[in-house]
Amino acid sequence: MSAWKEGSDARLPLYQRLREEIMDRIASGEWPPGETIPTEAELTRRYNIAVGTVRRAIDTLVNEGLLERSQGRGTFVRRPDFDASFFRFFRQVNAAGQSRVPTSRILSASLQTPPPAAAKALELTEHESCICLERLRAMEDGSLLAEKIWLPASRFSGLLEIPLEQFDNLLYPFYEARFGQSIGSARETLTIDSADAATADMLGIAPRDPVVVIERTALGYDRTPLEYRCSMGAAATFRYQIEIS
Amino acid sequence: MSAWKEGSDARLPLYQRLREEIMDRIASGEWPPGETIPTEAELTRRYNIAVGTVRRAIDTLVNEGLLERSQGRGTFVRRPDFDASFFRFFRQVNAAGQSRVPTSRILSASLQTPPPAAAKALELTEHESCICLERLRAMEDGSLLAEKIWLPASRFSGLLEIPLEQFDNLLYPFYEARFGQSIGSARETLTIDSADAATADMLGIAPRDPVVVIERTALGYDRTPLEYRCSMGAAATFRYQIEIS
DNA sequence: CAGTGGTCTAGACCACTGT
DNA sequence: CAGTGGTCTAGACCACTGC
Repeated sequence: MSAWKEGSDARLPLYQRLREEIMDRIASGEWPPGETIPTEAELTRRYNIAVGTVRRAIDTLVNEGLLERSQGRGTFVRRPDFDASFFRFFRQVNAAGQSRVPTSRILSASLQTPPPAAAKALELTEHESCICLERLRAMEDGSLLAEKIWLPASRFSGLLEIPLEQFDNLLYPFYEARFGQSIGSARETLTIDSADAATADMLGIAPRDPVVVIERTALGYDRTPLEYRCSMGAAATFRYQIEIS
Repeated sequence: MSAWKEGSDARLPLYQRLREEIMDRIASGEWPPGETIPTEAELTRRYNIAVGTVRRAIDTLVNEGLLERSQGRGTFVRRPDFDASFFRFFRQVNAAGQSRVPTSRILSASLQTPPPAAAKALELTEHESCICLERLRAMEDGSLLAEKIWLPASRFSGLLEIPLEQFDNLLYPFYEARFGQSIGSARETLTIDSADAATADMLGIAPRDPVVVIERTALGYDRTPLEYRCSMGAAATFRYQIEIS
């Protein structure tokens, strides 16, 4: 009768087991981002548990940002938004106060042996190759962000055949549409460095000026690393805020 | 029969109204940080609502970090922990991997007319005076943090009579014990600047070296601003990490 | 109007904590 | 052991969405 998967540990509370189930379904792509998951009533029937328990499981996932409820419409698999990202804090706001997607231009795309940092982030051996993109983004206020992006070649085969002009401004929807690779979460690390000559030239600042270095590892819903990127911007235009409680 | 306060809007869901009630009690100091709030059963009786509703109200506050549950012991008013604080990301870890409280020394304490930034953060007019502390903190690795701290004089009267050596290493417990001012939350803003001569001298770096500037406004449980501080540290030893989802 | 999530109740039983 | 929070059920009614 039970629809539970194998791995489900019967000692765990029901709502946690259901939470795992839902996460597995999302990770496997069975319930893709942007779509609804089954209704509460349906889950109640399928797993033969009470509504309250189903609600509890969904509550936790909504809290974690994996799901989104909409009364009368259903419960949706959420796409992560990168509003919390450091990128937001290089002024990406125009005079009207609207946040706009920065324009970006891919400078190059090539097949490479992964450099150590990328190999580690993407969990690649030295024998597995990766794709490296170089990109320049222009913010609203004219400040620039110089990026290098590494992707595991095995999951993005065919990317090098796409002309550089056909890359979308936003890469994550592009990954999803073209390669079926959905980004579910990411980890960013921020450090301060001083610009070398090449970077300074790209960013339009003086050599040795301080730059903010953002390293990001982006993961799929199943926690597989799908992208590693390293972005640099002038430190002068940087401002970041957190709440503590 | 009802124990509801005046402001309670009867159109709101019960669990939200109870949530407000609990927040008010904490803000007023009736239920102080570190202590338990009444049991679920007691709240059930007092407000004449079902346990599930009480649990729901407490759930949201636990999620927001205001309360902390401990099975068999009770539900406690949480003190904010500053694990997310930018300060933590100057290496404050010793060889054993343990995080230690940095030593600190108060350099001066004086009564001032608040400078504009402090006046704004503390919501003071130019006619209200504030106390200014200057402090130097030493991190585990030997790097330094130069701080200026502003407090509204009205809430910290008598502070200037305390000898500088008697200030505790951690100021927030000190505020609580000596002045009954509990910090409930804080907001920090990080920017990058270059060190002027005086700051460079204090931090032991070269003038014009990049520094990380952390501005913090700390609030009471009732959201009243209680402290504004501005701290500077060498950018080279700074490293910050966030998760996005 | 049917179907969805949102609120609320009432009560059972379990698991942990302190005495 | 009594008292606390933790899990789970079963079902009522409301409010919103889309057809």
